[in-house]
Amino acid sequence: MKKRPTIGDVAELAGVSKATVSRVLNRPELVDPEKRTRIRRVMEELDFSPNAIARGLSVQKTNTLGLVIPGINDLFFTELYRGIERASRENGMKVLLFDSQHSRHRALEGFTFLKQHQVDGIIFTSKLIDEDYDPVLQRIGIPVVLALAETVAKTPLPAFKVDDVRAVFDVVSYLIARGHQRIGMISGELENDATGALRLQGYRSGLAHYQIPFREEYVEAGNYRFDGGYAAMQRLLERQNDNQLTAICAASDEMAIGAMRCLHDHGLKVPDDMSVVGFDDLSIARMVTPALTTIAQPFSAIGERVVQVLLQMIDADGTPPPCGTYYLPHQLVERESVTTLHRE
Amino acid sequence: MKKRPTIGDVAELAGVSKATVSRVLNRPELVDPEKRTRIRRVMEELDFSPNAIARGLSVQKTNTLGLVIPGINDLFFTELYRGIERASRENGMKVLLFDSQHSRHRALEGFTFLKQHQVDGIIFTSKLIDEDYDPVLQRIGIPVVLALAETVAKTPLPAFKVDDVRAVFDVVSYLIARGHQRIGMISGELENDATGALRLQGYRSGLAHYQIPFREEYVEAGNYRFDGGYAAMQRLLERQNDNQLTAICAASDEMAIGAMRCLHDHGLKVPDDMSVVGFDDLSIARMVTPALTTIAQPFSAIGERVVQVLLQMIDADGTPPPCGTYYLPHQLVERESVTTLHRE
DNA sequence: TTGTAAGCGTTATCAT
DNA sequence: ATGATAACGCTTACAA
Repeated sequence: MKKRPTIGDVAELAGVSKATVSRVLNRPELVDPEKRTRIRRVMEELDFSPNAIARGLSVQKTNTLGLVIPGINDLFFTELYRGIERASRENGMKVLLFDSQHSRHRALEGFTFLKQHQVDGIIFTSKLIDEDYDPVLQRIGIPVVLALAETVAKTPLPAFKVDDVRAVFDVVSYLIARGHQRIGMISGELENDATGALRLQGYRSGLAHYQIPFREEYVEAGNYRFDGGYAAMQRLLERQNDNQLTAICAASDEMAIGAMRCLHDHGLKVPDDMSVVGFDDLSIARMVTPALTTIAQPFSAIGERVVQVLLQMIDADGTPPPCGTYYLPHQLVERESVTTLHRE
Repeated sequence: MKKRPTIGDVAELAGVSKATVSRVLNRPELVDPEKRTRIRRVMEELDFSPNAIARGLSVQKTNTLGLVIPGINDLFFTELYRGIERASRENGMKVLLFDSQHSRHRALEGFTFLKQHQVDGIIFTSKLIDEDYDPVLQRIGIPVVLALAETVAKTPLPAFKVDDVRAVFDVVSYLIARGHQRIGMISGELENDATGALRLQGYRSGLAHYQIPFREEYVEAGNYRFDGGYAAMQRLLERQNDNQLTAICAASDEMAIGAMRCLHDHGLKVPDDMSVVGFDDLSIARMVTPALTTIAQPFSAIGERVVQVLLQMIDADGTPPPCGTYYLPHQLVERESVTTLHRE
């Protein structure tokens, strides 16, 4: 495997200087048309392609955004990625992915990794961003923005997400409007999960708003995955006696679907015997039967906003970053998993 | 935002040369223990982290693998990615992602992109790899291996995948063993889809093996997605008269699930009125009800093999690459979407 | 064990 | 419009 041609080889063969070759790459209009085409022909001939690494070193800019995600297998991630990827591409940016595998430690490593790779900005997604991240966040020296998360750490950061509290509040309202009173919740995990806490809070405030007492035995936690939802539903069911639940809201689509499966295995029909609503509106929400009524997160929009702002931060000299949490509108999408109850 | 410290800054502050600092980074054992810790302390203090770009330029190696995929939203991709990411990490490699968005043109761009970024090797996934790719493949000068695909182009390449023909053959056998005779197929697209063609061929050869005549009206094509499966099933159903199908095999899980939904909408029960089997064994296969019987592809294993071989090719001087198609074992996983028919 | 200096492939500054 | 030449931050002979 022979060495790859460099700008120098092209220059030599074309009988010009490296500078000129570099110019046809970056500012073609500055070079004599005739010479320009000649040089281009030589490039073709040599199958030359510029070394992005070397360029990065020279210009001190990689045109790359780093993305730290909790896990590539979380279905919602691919939805988010689309928006990010598109917006990045439209702005001439690449994106470098780092999967933290739901580990705080790995996430920290991710920052180091991305920093070493000189990314111009970082998009960070995580269930909980707390003081543990402050040291890195302070020292990183690279703009960071949060997607689908907000920070409880000291370091202020721009964050783009849905209003989780409000979203679940809306779900509860919706359910109540359809005659439900005994509404359960399958929440996120109880610890290290800011998002989960918010959604649970939305549930409580929804109930409170309609003067329905909160009952501990109506909520169970899960890990956002199918099995977690299944298990949580199982526990909920086992605890039932005369006071049957008529509806469940889950903190994720996957858990909602797990819950539906659990109900099915107990001979219960959704939505006739139990209504279920999810959270996310992943592609699978419409694939299951009954199709899942759920809260849609504007993943694409979030992705786009996030890179927009990051780009601004990157070439903002001095102007302070727009820290704070920005809520993008969620939407309840009605499908088939909720029934309206007749007053008895 | 102040400039980031370099190896030079560390050297100066520690009162040593850049070379020594570099050594503690790469060959710590070569430097005096005392000096070593002193230098490390300075690094801490300065919050120094080495510039991977510069290093890459210098050593002419980026320790990065490029991955070209058809679409990030294809669920099977995340499964494949896991294997690749893990194997890469274990071997000290990073992976750079490029989404071709199902476009041949974009895929070609991807090669250029990855080449410019000096990746050490490329993993390529695509439904069809034909002569159009030959020019780039020939000139690229970087080891390339195929995952979940094989080539019909001139350029020989190592490829790792399941034996698609055999896999669908096995499905048909399985169905026949359960008393099915009128078996339909929802295949991949008819053009630009080598994988789809193979699976269809598996269907035909399965039928042939059991002396069941192939009937054109029993097969419909789809785009591998839910909607495609739904539409294909719809067409199949509309064409039915007295000769009812009793089973369907689909070229993907998503299409199988789409088909199931279509059947449901027509008041048909799976598996009682119609058996359905998928292909892939994505996580959603077990989330739907009835859970989908399907062919499991060993995504992780494929991912691992692929990087293994790529790594070998990367530091093989002279030894020719192990071109050819390697089949990894698939497996039929039985769930709930197939019934066994009683002889009438 | 350590330092000097050349080199990696670009871009950028400054002449010309 | 073009060419020298010095960065960019790191590694690596080679010398000491």
